[in-house]
Amino acid sequence: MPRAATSSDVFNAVAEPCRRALLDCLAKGEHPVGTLVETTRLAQPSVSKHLRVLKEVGLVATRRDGRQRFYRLNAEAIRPMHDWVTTFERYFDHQLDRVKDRAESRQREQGQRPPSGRTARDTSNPKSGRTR
Amino acid sequence: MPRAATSSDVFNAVAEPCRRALLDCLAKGEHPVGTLVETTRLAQPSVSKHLRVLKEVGLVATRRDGRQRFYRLNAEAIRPMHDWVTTFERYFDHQLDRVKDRAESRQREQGQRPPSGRTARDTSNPKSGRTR
DNA sequence: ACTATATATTCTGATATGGGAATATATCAA
DNA sequence: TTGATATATTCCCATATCAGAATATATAGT
Repeated sequence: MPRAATSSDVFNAVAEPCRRALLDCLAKGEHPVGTLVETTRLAQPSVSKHLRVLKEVGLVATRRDGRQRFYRLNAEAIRPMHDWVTTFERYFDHQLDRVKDRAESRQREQGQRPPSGRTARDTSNPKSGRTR
Repeated sequence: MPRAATSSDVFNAVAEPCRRALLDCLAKGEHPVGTLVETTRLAQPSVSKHLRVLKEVGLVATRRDGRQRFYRLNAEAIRPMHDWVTTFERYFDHQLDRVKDRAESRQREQGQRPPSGRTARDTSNPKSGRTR
């Protein structure tokens, strides 16, 4: 028995790069298929097929308008994967601080970057580099 | 061209439930293959093969001791996936607070769970891994 | 050297996958 | 209706994937 069907498991659905690309596009907002075809530069049938998979696992939802079909992200469906992945955060280097920072800065709703005075702090110590 | 080889892409390597199970085991510490076979109840060759994939994508590392081979998690390799997934956090319901909480509580380094006051919230994922 | 243990590799077969091409469906416009 | 546009579906094929069985390799103990 091969791995869980790509069309029933979020991990699998997302394992395909094209589908991640599609989700990335949709993260920016709702889009009709045509737009997605353009931005991803994939063949239209390909896009439709990938979107179908994404829809089957609940990662996207659709709305119809005339002959266009708008797709939008349903982020909730990513949560199982998110939960699993974050389980490992504790093993990342210095990840704790960064996770917190990320959350906070986002909560600050796009804060203004502090003046030039920016000494060390933690903007990646020149040494570590590791920030990626 | 099918999706990126399972043995070269973290997303793919992790798309397989058995491999997630193995990673879950290894998150608890280093283990020889035998132990993993027991806990996962998978056939030994299967385990070896899955471990190989995990090793190829850098998710695990090994150490040899006598005839045993110990595997350990290399969480850093999950980071690409982690980064991608967390990109979507902003679209989760009320996720912002929870992300921050998670980070903070962890920073408290396994603190004592706060008093009963703790409503709902972290009930998050009794199910997390184990999609298997 | 011989045997047992721990793990890895190879082979096979059933099944899934994704791309491309062709075609189908739905909707709008004239 | 007819035609054009937007999207979905079907078919075929090359390839990848996984499980299972058999076998290989390495190491330890005697």
